[in-house]
Amino acid sequence: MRAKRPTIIDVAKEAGVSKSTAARALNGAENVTDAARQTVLKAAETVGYERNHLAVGMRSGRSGLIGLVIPDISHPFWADVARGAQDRVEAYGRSLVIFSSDWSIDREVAHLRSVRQARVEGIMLNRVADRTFDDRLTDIPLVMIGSSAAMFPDLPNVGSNIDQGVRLACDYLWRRGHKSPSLIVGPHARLAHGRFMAAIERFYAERGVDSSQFDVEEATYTDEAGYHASKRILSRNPRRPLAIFAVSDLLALGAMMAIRDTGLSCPEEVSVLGFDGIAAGRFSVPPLTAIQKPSRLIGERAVDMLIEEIEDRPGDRSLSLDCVLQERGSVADLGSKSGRMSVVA
Amino acid sequence: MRAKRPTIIDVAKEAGVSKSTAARALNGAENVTDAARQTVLKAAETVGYERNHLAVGMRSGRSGLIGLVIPDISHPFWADVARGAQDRVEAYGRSLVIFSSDWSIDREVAHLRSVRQARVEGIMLNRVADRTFDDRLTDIPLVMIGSSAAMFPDLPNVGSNIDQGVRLACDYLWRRGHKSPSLIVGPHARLAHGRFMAAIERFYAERGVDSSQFDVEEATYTDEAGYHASKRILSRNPRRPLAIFAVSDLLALGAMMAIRDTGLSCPEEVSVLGFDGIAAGRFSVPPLTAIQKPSRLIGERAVDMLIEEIEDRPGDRSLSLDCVLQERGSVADLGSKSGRMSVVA
DNA sequence: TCCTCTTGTGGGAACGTTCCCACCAATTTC
DNA sequence: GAAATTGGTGGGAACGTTCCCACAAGAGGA
Repeated sequence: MRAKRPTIIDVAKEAGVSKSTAARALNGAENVTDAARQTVLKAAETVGYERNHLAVGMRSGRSGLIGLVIPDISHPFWADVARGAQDRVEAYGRSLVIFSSDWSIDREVAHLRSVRQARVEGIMLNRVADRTFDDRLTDIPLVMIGSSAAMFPDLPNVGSNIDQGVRLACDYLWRRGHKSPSLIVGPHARLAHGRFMAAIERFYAERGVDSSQFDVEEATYTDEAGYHASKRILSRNPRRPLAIFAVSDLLALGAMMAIRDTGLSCPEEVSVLGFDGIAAGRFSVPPLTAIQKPSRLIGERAVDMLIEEIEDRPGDRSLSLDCVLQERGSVADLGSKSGRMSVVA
Repeated sequence: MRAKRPTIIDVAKEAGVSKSTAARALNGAENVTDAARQTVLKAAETVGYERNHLAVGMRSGRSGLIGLVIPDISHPFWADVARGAQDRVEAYGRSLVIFSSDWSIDREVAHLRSVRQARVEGIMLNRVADRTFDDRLTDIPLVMIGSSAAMFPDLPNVGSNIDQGVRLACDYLWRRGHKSPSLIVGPHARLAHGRFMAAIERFYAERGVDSSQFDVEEATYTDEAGYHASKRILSRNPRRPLAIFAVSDLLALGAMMAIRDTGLSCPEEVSVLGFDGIAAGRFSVPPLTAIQKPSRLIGERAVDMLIEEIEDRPGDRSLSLDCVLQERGSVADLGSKSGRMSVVA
């Protein structure tokens, strides 16, 4: 069961050539006769040779490993990012080593150490620690990913275009007659928060609306937090119809539960708009209208950019990928003749 | 940016000892004086030493890498499994290399080759290809995971206890008065299918009911497929109240959409029971009652078992982890005095 | 005919670690 | 007091590959 596995020397022996020739044949190098190449390939087949990537990595410096450090692989958004990354990494003939930091700075630091010790060729990283930055990171090709990516403009980064997404959201609400939505935002401490608020402020300022008067609730990114935040919004805000814009789909789904529990109807009395585009939004009643982040694409393009870094090729060093409106049924159109709402299913 | 990284020899030089002593100190071996150890540790710190895992793996045969080959990392169930695996792998000081085969046999085979070339210490595998089996697999420690795992009794395996889960489901339905539910099952070709059907048959046989008369629809594991399967069930089955038992939550959620579209009410007229326990089930109306598979635990225990295999320690070679009933609101209790249903929220 | 150039081949060094063995000095044992 | 044992140390080989250089044989030009 634990037999020694054949090496390139075994192949060479079997083929009756030197290990150099065997290596050349196996690597598809130029200067080998076709005859020799065939013999070697045949021999490799017979002995069941499989290239030892550890040895390759050690000698050539190319380990074939790419590191991905994210908060949580089981979170729908990050799972999608990972999937996109995995597909591209495979296309480049590399393998993906994944780490979940669970939003813990300590684990992130530990993972970063592990990933470096594994001699990965490059790292894709979503930082939990917003502020601090270890200089030692930059001696390995690195791409920052996610919404906080653009906060490191000196580092290559790829993330969703929060500004464009927020604009899309606000514009959609605006056109449907929701001119001053209540907001459920993420923890103030997180990097994305500032960007959201700035984008919102800008949108309404352009229309002469002072968004600082808006009703805002802060909540962690869970549906429970969204539920309670919405309860508070609903109770202190008797105006109907009302619109709630949540910066995460889980928050939005929590809001929908709160609306139902309060005996209100969505979207007739309270509209809800989410931001993420996770699959669960399809199953609520009504299905959740949301701004969809290009999660899988983020993973794919991050790998492309990282490979460019690894191979020292010039390329875009900063990429903001556009969000898309996923129109389902949770936002009412107040513009249409009142009574029956025009709600896209 | 791409400076040569310090080796153990640099550390030894800095500390004024031989590389052997440096290695012993860094590995926490016995026979080193405390003074020497301190000096070496200090020196490692100064030069910024990070152990090269490629070299370690090559010399010692322990690469520190564990392979995980699953159908899709972005699927909620598998993402949970991966998360559990990741946590345990980390506890053992290893790293996780993840591959998504996307339910393609070709990609699975390719991944298996990659994972072997990476010289992983062991592999956790959920097979897409149900029948064929390459003998060469067994020369590396291997643990089969998922519901098909128990189909390879000669191989170490860990998965959810389908029999117990189905029994839990059928018993719950039975006690609530649903004696002959309609079924939405997965593709016949998949391994799990046979186990589901056998478990269902056994449960009802024990109660003198011939389950072969049940209304059964086959569908791929998507909500669309569940939707259409349910439409067919509802149209050919006018009996109300009716119960639909789906072998996957996505199928069940699709069923709930079909019920709503047909103008029926859930659970009053049609009850729905799912099988998975994914997060999206919380957001449907009513929230989905489902049998929850121990997804994360499967990942964790698979790693434990794999490490036992790697270290050649005896241990359980087959593990069926119990499912749990997640009672929410999609199954009516026909036993309670008719009219108002007693539905647990 | 000799020299150069090309093409294919082979051998050795190197990558950074661990493992094995030899060594030295200090201590213990007879 | 000599021999045996112990604890700490150092040096070299080995892991499997790639890279570099040397070399042989043949082709081509002078």
